[in-house]
Amino acid sequence: MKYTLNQGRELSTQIAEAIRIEIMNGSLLVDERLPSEGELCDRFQVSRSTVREALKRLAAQSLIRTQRGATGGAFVNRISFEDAYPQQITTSTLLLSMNEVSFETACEARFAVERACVPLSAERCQPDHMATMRAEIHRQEQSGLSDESFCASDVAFHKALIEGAGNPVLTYQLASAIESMQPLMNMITFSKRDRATIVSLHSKIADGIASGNAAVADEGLSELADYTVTLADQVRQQRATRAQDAAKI
Amino acid sequence: MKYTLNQGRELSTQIAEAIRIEIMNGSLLVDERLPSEGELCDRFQVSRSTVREALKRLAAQSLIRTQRGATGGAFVNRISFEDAYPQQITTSTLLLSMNEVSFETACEARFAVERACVPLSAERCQPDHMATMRAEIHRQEQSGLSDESFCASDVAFHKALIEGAGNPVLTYQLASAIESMQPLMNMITFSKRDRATIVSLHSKIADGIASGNAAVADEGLSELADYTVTLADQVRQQRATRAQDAAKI
DNA sequence: ACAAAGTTAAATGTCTGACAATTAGAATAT
DNA sequence: ATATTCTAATTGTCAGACATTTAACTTTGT
Repeated sequence: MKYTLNQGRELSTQIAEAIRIEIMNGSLLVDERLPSEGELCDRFQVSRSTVREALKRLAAQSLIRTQRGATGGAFVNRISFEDAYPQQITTSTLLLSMNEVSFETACEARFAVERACVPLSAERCQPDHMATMRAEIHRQEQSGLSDESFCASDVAFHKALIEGAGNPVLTYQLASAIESMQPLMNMITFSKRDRATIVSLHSKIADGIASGNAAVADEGLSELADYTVTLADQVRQQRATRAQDAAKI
Repeated sequence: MKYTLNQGRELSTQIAEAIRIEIMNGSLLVDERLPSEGELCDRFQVSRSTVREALKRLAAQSLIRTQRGATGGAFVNRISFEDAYPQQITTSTLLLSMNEVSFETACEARFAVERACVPLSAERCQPDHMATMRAEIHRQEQSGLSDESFCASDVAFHKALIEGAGNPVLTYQLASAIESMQPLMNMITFSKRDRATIVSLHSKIADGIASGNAAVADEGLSELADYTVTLADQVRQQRATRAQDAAKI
């Protein structure tokens, strides 16, 4: 195989891309060893630093892993959800915090997908997930809970709900969506009344799932979606008012 | 700020992680310039190669971009969907092709989310997306179409459907799911009857969306989901039979 | 013969120093 | 004023060295 690199982009980018394609199209199989850094230098006619920068790019995407020692080298990595999660969360969080996506848009997507999980959860939900949901609801009823702990418990509740669907792809996509929204949710101050409303909706959802009644759970989740948007709206209005006041002074 | 790096993991990994955290927690803002490579060497007490490998890791995740020249450097990148798409597709494709996820699981997740899009599409779908769906249906009716072209048109149809929901997050997640399934879909040989069934379901979906009747569209999509699983099953059985035959000889 | 210890070789990880290429801005010439 | 040239800062690339890790091989002791 011969390789000709352009002059435009960085060499390490082009080399990483060439190797990525070999992995994608099956020229390099899972756990197969890539040529050593020295061999890659010869193949692409570049220095070792350049090759290494290319390999680090691939490692950052979990496409390869490296191992030191005599039989070491770079190996095609069997990418797992454990590898993919953190990256997905990083990406989602930044898409949200850098205002590429509005909270409303994220909310709509998140609850649309979560509602899609409900029928599956109602059908399959295991006792341990059900127990987690009940336990988190119980926590949320405690009065001494800080807003942040309340939010964390909220996340735990919804994670258990979607895990009940028993589909790792849905869990992977939704869990990252929910986690990436947490920083924004943490800015909400929950009144006693807010919490009561949320807890009652959580109960409604849990009851629906437990009894295999997807329609009830869906209704609860739908109401919760609306309520979340309302709360977020309040925060935004408060902030706008505060900004105006500050401008006056 | 002082930095103490452990001995366990690679230095470039730790440096990349430290900078990633600074970006995530807001210490480094969008478009802000990172210290130059030389300054990072001083700060972390490592060589330039190590700093560069760390920066390449971050660049591979679109967290930073670099610019050469007098006022150049590494800048915090405002991550966009255009940046995130390809990475998501790479990850999804490999999760699927490396058997970390079964086709059934991927299918279930994909159609669950797609069905979640239907009510939104029925409400908001714009004429251009509608036109795309109609055009792709028309293409799929042509008899001379290769299986691969038929699949490509299928992808285009569904992409238009989900874009009709007008939610970029849903588009981002679903489009990557659909594209990552394409290699497997391409292995299916569609009979004339298969195509007719699919086209009629596509029409049903399009009609439902066009008339704002989400229930009809959802029914069509649901039937399509079942049919897709059936076809995939057939392929798997054929392959199993062929493997048995090969073993006999 | 077998097991423990030491040796070796291959590979990645890190460091140093140099030069090339690019780019904005300052200095200069017209 | 405008165009050109120069300069300095910064990233991109290269070459070579040494450090570290690891598995396999070799030696040695029993």
